[in-house]
Order: sequence, then structure tokens, then C-alpha cells
Amino acid sequence: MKINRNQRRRPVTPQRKLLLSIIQEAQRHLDAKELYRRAIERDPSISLATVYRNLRLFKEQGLIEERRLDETRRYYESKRSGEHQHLVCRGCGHVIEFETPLIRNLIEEVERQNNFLVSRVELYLEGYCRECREERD
Amino acid sequence: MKINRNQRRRPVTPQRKLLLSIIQEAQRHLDAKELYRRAIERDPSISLATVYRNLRLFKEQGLIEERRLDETRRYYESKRSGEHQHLVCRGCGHVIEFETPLIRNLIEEVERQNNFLVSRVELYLEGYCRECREERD
DNA sequence: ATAGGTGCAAATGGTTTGCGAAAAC
DNA sequence: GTTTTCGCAAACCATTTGCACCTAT
Repeated sequence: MKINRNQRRRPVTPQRKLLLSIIQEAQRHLDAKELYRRAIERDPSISLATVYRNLRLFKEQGLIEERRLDETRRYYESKRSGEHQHLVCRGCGHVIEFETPLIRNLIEEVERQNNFLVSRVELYLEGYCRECREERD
Repeated sequence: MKINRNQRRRPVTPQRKLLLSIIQEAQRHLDAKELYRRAIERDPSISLATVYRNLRLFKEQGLIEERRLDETRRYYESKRSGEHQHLVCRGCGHVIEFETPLIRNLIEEVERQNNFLVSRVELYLEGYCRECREERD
């Protein structure tokens, strides 16, 4: 049986421990630079390349999720149990997470209609939150 | 009254005509390089910078839609009437477009629950098409 | 006449990679 | 002792931009 990249032996390095714990403690989604900034406070010699390499590894191992919340960067967050999606305000940039059971129905319908097996779902909604709508008066 | 960028006078240049007609005739989503390749066949002196500048303009004017169908590039397509989403096969890379009324319900629920006004929807589904599933035997 | 567009080449910015030294197992 | 990772600097690649010239109105 072929052993794929994700199942290979993976040494536990201090850098990996540090990065993963920062991601898990974080309240918000982090991009690579922000993760690097936080990591450097605890290990000043860590490099940005290591951050990128390990983000890729964690993603392949299914430990974190990658999201695109704007046009430029990729954001990461620790993988949690509930499937959730994001709502981004064009006014203040605030990111709201939400869950809805309706998305499962939708996926089932799409799978049936297209004879497709869905393995990844990313729903991105953009608009205006209440505060930003009220401000526009 | 302030005139915003999208309402300013916009000369019709041969480059713009060419680019827009290529996008409208295209069956598939095009990225900037592919659009450039096709444009150069009809106007060998057109530049990639002009392609990018006009893609941005067309997008701001609402003539085309921008989508992310993979991790690297941005893809563009002519804006059509029906709201539709994309299903991308991880096996063969094939892109299936679909529509479903369920997504409107979903958005209404999300708007109600979060007191949010949604202005852009992007649902990205990834998985395996029938052919690619059958091949894995 | 003039605001706006074009082509070119250089810059930008997020991400990836080659390499020799160092660490994990 | 062998395999994998690390830090560094350079490379990559899609996209953007400064500039001098050109074109649509």
C-alpha cells in the first residue's frame, strides 16, 4: 500500500507546537503574516518560510481550515466540529460566522441533480451589517 | 452630487471592444492570461496590463463576474441573468454550473438571523463527478 | 483641447523553494 | 545514522503601477 504524504512520519518540532498552539488559541482567523508576528514574540528566530510550510502541512493533515476572506490573502483557523460559513461586512470588514442546517439540504439537492459527490463546501457571503447600514443616513 | 469612478466617462477603445467580445463569446470562465492569449490573436499589440486594467473596469461596471475556481488565479465570465454557482471536480477539474432556489431561502435565513444585508453570494463546492468516481475502482 | 487609455518595463506582495546547517527520531 | 525540518535568501507568479506617448471624445 502506498503511503501518502499526509501519513508519513512527522517529527514534532518546537516550531510546530508553537504555531499550532497560536492557531488554536486565536479567536479570529489568522493570515500567515499575523501568525508569524505572534510566533516571533515567543520564538524570535522562527522564519516566515516555516510558517508557510507548516500551514500547508497542518492543512494537509486536516488540523486547520483555509479560507479566503478577501481578495489577497489566505486565512487559517483551527478545525472545529461544526461546519460553519462566513459573512463579511463590506463596511467594517467584520467577519461573522454562522451555521445553518439549510446548507445540507442544498448540498444534497446539488449532489442528486448533478450526480456529484461534494467533499468541500465554501459559502462566502458579503454585504452590510446593521451598524454599517445605520451609519449610511 | 459626487460622481463615482464607475460613472465617469469611459471612452470605447478597440481594446475594450475586443476584450469584451471575447469574454461574451467564451463558453468557459477565462483567466487573464487566457483572455490575453485569445486577444493577441486579433490584436498582436495588446498588452497584458490592458487586459488586467479592463477586467477590473468591467467588473466595477458590473459587466462581468469574478470567481475563484482554484487557489491561484481569478476567473471571469460575462454577467448573465440567472444567479448560479460552481461545482469543481477534484479529479478532472471540470466545472459544472448549477442553480438552485434553495440558496435564496438560505440567504434570507442568514440575513434574518444576523441582521445582515447580503449583497454578494459565492458558493463553491468541490468534490468528484460520476466519471471520476467510477475511475477509482 | 483634454481627460482618459495604452504599451512597456519595473514594482508589489503573498507564497514557494533550493540549499547547507541543525534537529528529531 | 538517517530522515526531515529549519532559517535564509532568492525565486515565483499573478496582479498592479509609473511613465511617456497616444486616442477617443
